[in-house]
Amino acid sequence: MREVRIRDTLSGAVQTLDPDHEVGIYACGPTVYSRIHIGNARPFVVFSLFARFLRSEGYKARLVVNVTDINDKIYAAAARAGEGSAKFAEEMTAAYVADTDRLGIGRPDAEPKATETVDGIIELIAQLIDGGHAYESGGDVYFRVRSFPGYGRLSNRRPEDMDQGEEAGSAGLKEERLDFALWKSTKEGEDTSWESPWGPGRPAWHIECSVMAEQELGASFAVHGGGSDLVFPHHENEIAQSESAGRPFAHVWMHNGMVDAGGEKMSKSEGNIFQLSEALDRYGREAVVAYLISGHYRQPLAFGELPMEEAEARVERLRNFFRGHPVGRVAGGVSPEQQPGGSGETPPATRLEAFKEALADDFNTPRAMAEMFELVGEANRDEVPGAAGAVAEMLELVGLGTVTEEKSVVEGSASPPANSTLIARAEVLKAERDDARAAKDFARADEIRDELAALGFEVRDSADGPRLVPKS
RNA sequence: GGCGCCUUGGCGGAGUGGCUACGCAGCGGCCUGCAAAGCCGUUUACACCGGUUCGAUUCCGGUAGGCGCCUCCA
Repeated sequence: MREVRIRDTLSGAVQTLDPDHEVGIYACGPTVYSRIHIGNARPFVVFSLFARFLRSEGYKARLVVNVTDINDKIYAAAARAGEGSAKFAEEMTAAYVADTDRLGIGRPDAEPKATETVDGIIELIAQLIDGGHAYESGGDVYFRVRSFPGYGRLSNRRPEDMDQGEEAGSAGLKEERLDFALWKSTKEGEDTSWESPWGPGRPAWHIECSVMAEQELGASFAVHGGGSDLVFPHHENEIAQSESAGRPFAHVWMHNGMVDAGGEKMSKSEGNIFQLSEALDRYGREAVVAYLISGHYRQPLAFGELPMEEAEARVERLRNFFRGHPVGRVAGGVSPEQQPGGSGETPPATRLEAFKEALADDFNTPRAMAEMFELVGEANRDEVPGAAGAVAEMLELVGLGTVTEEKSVVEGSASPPANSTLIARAEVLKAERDDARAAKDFARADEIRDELAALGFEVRDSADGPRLVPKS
């Protein structure tokens, strides 16, 4: 178990995770009013892989990614779609789960929903009112920002400089402009509503996360994550709500940078989005994951055709490496003779160590990947015992374990029978080509190569003889 | 206007007070029947101006440009 350090937004310093306690991670998930885009996928991938890394180091990690399924925009989008908002939110939640499932990096340990947390939300709001931190006004409830002295610490702002904006219908109801809603009374056209001590209504934004985090991880947990655009007001408000109620909140705040398109942040409201499902269709899951870990999580990441093609090319280089250096696989992992290291200072052990150390150092995935490619290069030059096993272990850690496997020729790889039929046909052609080459009939051999290409195969004549490889 | 971040070779993207990041692309070469894969090589890379230092891309100050948040947003 190595020391894992994370840059903390709140203190600005690098914080070391406590190895003696469970590392609870709460990462803000999507508000389900539309399909998620590549940018939304970044925190999902980053925090999933971070939790995976912690477990591999022997930490007890628990990852919670919520789904916010009560929101003004959901009402609006449902109305546009001509659907009830509850049904609409359910459909979008299912789409979100399906889209992120396709990333192939597993699910979070818990995925609480706002709609299933309303009781706890009402309880917290009541407690805040009792403590003088919140007040009811016209059926709404607002948080009294002036009552919380620590307000502004996370985003490093003074309350005077801030503005929560005028939420719809809140005109004249707030004591101060920077107060924010905890509970909103049911408005015209809203088709979901919950009973509360303040009348029928529904939770406002922010409060659900305070409650879900505590319900899943306890009153004090290790890491709170999310996109950097949530620092203010969302996370600032979460802190205010929880801590005002005497409930200690997160120790470390970990924020990922934005994915930008054409130099601008990718955002649903900007309309410059590229859906995750579309990216997966077009480039494949491995390229999408490889792309998302290609930059440090805190930095902005440029999205576009070129970065995605480069990610594809990196994956292909790795796949070629495994074509020449098969990993002996046994159930559940890498076979013993392929185990890296063991005897200390071997190149694979050193690279694997550097790879993990990079991840332990503020989850520096690009530095880690550089170590991986160093090892790949070394092993491509000369035989390096254990290299394939070490690279396989690295890939597994970043959710790219499948790169060690040959890919399917058939589109989508969802059809194993079609795939094997195709392979059988290709093998016949390959044998014909071998004969032609033996007879020095290169014209015929090249002709067959074209036929194989049409089937989706590339022929590579190596020292070990010709070999069929699915075209990239 | 306030707060914060960024500016690295053709592109993406790490990092460091003095040592090749890495990947992609192009070009040249090796290998190959031809290819592919792989390997080798590839012309002052660190926005600009000062300062600190034996030495700065790397620390400090300033200039220019870009981005994010300050309203919903991963």
